[in-house]
Amino acid sequence: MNSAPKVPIPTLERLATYLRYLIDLEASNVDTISSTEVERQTGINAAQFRKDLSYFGEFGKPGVGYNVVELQTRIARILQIDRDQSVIVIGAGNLGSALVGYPGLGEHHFNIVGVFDSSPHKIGTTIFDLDILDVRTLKENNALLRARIAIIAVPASAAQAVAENAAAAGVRALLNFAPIILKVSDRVVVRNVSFLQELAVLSYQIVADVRK
Amino acid sequence: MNSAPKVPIPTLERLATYLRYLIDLEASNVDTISSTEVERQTGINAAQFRKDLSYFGEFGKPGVGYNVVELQTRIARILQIDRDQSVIVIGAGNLGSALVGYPGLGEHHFNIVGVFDSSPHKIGTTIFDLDILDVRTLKENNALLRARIAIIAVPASAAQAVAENAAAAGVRALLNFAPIILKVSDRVVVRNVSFLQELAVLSYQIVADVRK
DNA sequence: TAATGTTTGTAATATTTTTCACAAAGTCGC
DNA sequence: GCGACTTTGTGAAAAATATTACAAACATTA
Repeated sequence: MNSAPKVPIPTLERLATYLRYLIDLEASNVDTISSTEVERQTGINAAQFRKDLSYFGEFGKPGVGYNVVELQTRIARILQIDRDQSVIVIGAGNLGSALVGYPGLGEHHFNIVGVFDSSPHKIGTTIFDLDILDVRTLKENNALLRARIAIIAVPASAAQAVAENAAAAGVRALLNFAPIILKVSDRVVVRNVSFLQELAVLSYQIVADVRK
Repeated sequence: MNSAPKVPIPTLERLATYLRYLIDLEASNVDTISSTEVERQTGINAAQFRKDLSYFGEFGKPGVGYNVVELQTRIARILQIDRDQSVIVIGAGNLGSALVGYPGLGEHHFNIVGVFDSSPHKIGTTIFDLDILDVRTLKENNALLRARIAIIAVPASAAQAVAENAAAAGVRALLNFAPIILKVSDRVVVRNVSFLQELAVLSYQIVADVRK
């Protein structure tokens, strides 16, 4: 019943990459780009680029290429980051705080509207102009904040409970930094970021080597 | 010319997940686990689990399952995280600092041995007991530190140069947090972590929905 | 406007990754 | 020790993803 013909996750990931790249191109006053040139500059296969876009319609002009600004606008719309999105951060430790202060988020319309923690020492204090709220009041607060995306930056031991509370508070998407597999309802989407996992893969690759 | 029969990256990523999970199991005094039970608890397909392991040999006992401690030990060895690894962090901003203080790293034998920055205000100060060193001295310092893994937590505009310096300083693996595609020699492996990309994918998925 | 060159969008093919399915190995109760 | 279970390891099949290859669209030059 969905009109979109199911887009591969890797395609979505690359779209975000294209968007960043197009923003750079615009800043360099490039107004047209071909898929071949994209490949040359990013290493992403030209046909891959074209196919990724083809899931969403036609964007280029044969013999010419793609208009940088137009493509940028359209990709932003596809990813819904042409408009402001409210995001809450749960966990105001080192990592949570760093994310609240990460300037890239706001630039891409991800507005952090609330920060939550469980520690009495932190609740009531401020980081980057945001009051740290009691995580136990997540539901009440999010009834007002209406964030649909939550970033989970709490210890692994607390993450599952936090995820459930977030879901109950109307959150539809979780970016999880806790090293644990979250079990959530089908209505909630999750993406995990694990530094340890990344380092472990690198650690293996250094030794295994023989790339490409 | 490599003895290992080329292991898929997704397999390596999951190995790190298994390892974390096995550590939890050990803490819960579970000493044997079957692939079916792994699937039940993690959602990762049982055959996937078995096949992932099969790239590295035989680990289980038919009719019984896998010994938790033994499997843990062997996965740690495969990923080279049964021994200490020196890691340097380049960029001592919010994110870099948070990573230096991230307790999980040390627990998994990733020892941060050096932190670098370019800002005169930061150089010479300390975070989490580590002196912040001048990034211009990366090569000299890493001749002593001998880190083969570097975490890049600098702005996008500085990342490419930092990556090249790191490579010249003997670094073999980069965990890149800057939103840019790094161009590096074949001898260096790179993994990228992009919060914006993750959020953008979630942002799309909330709307596109119709999961699974 | 005709000939030449470029680039797109996509069907077909190739490759990679996941899942299925089952023989072989081991356990357990009696 | 034998029959009934359980579980592994892995070929084979399926599904997902990436790449190739090319007709059609458009530009450019003369």
